[in-house]
Amino acid sequence: MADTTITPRVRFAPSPTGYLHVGGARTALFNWLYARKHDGKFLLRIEDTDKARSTEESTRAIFEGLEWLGLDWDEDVVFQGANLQRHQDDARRILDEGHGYRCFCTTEELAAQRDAAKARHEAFKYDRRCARLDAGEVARRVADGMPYVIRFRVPDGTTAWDDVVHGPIAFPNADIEDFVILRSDGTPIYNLAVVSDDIAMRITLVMRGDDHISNTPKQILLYRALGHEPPAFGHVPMIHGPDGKKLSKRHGATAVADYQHEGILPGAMVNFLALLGWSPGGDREVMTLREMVELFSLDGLQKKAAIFDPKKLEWMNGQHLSLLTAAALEPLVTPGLVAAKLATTEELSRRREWYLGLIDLLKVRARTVHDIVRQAVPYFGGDLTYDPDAVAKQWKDRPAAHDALSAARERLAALPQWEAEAMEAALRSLADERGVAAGKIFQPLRVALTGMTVSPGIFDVLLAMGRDLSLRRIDEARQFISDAGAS
RNA sequence: GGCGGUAUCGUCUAGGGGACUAGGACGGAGCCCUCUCAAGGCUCAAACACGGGUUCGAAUCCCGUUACCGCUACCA
Repeated sequence: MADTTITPRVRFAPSPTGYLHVGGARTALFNWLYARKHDGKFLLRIEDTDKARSTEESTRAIFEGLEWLGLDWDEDVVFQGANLQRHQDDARRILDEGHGYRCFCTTEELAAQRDAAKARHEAFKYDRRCARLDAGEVARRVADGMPYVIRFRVPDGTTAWDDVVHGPIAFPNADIEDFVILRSDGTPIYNLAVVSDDIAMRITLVMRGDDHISNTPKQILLYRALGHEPPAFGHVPMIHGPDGKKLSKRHGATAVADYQHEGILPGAMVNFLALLGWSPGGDREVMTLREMVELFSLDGLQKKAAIFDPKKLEWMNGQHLSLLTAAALEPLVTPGLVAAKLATTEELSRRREWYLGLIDLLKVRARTVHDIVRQAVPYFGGDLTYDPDAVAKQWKDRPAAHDALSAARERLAALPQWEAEAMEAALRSLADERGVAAGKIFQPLRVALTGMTVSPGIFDVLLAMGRDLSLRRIDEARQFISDAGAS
């Protein structure tokens, strides 16, 4: 069956030399969105030609990062290193067809020339001396076993393309040096490997970071030399740190896994990243991956680098947190609870209804999954640590606090039903009788129950905690206050 | 240095010649709600880098300047 429409094929091609960086993740995301939006293919290629720096662990981290973000890829993963033969064949073809030549200059000679040019404040460009060697001399040197690289012979003219994000970009070929395509050890240089693989993978649009703009004319030249029409190119802006420089380790967390461990939701991460360099237009901000696919368009891509703002990420996470149901959050919260030894998975599933209710109660004031775990501590039976500031503020007058707690406990314990309306009536009338604001009762009680000055509404806390634990917490608090007074 | 790219509130952005008194969001300040904190609602402060054109009219188009970023390897 003949298919007359061209299926868009894009790829994400990281080198496995670290972890999945947020910048890489965003590039992957844009490619993925484009592929999903246009019923195309999103391919993954691991650029492991630099064997010294590539690791398997890093490859795994890339897979895991993409999976966590929800970015699935089509077809088998391509490992660039597996295509060595084709890369060499392509280099050979370029050489044979006169688009390249052997260069016998050593790294040291080149470095010396570069330094000299720099000392003269001149731009260094390879002077093509080996391109001028006659055939006999080349043959002699090859026969002598002299090592050589293959350089691409850059033709005269101008190399230009219509970038899908920047519009027309042109480079005078005179500014492009005869770059190396094959090392003296026979392995390919990045630009050759990329072009060879992109041709083989039938990539229709190369969407990558801005930092590749100056590689693009070289790659276009290579496509032509290899007898292929170049694909479309789109260069998305970089992500910068707060200092306006390329985001790097010194800016703090840059691996997507770091954010995963900080309790950031994948949906929030992906949403936040998408908005760094892309906008659906208008005021739309909080979106699911699905919605982004719907809304995605190359037109919405920004040209300007964006600064990574962790504050907004947190806010975004809070938005996604409140979007998710307790049931959806459960698998994310449970490991944290278990790790904190607050409960076992079994216990949680036994009290699932209560547990889900607790998540609903806490998620609204949480910005990360970890916040939920932290806030959940008092609701399980373990020991409570009282926040020193809370103690200082709400139990400052120890006798008064002790007394308020005792009175509150008495009223609460006397309740026939452990039910919000009755608790509120009981505690408010206690405050009335004492001629104090309700807060004078609620606040010390909040510290007794949760150890903190902030929590959900006090009756929600009492309810979630249950009668036994609530009363126990009050007793523990009274004991703590007495002990503090005695010492 | 050379080449390339970019320029709207502190940050992410909307805007595509008249709808701009430049909109939204984060962050900030304040108010409301209220038992605390969030959430939510409301209000405020906050930007078209600069200079020239083009045009009746420019944040929007053109040129220059400046600033910033990237590349400038037998790294990717």
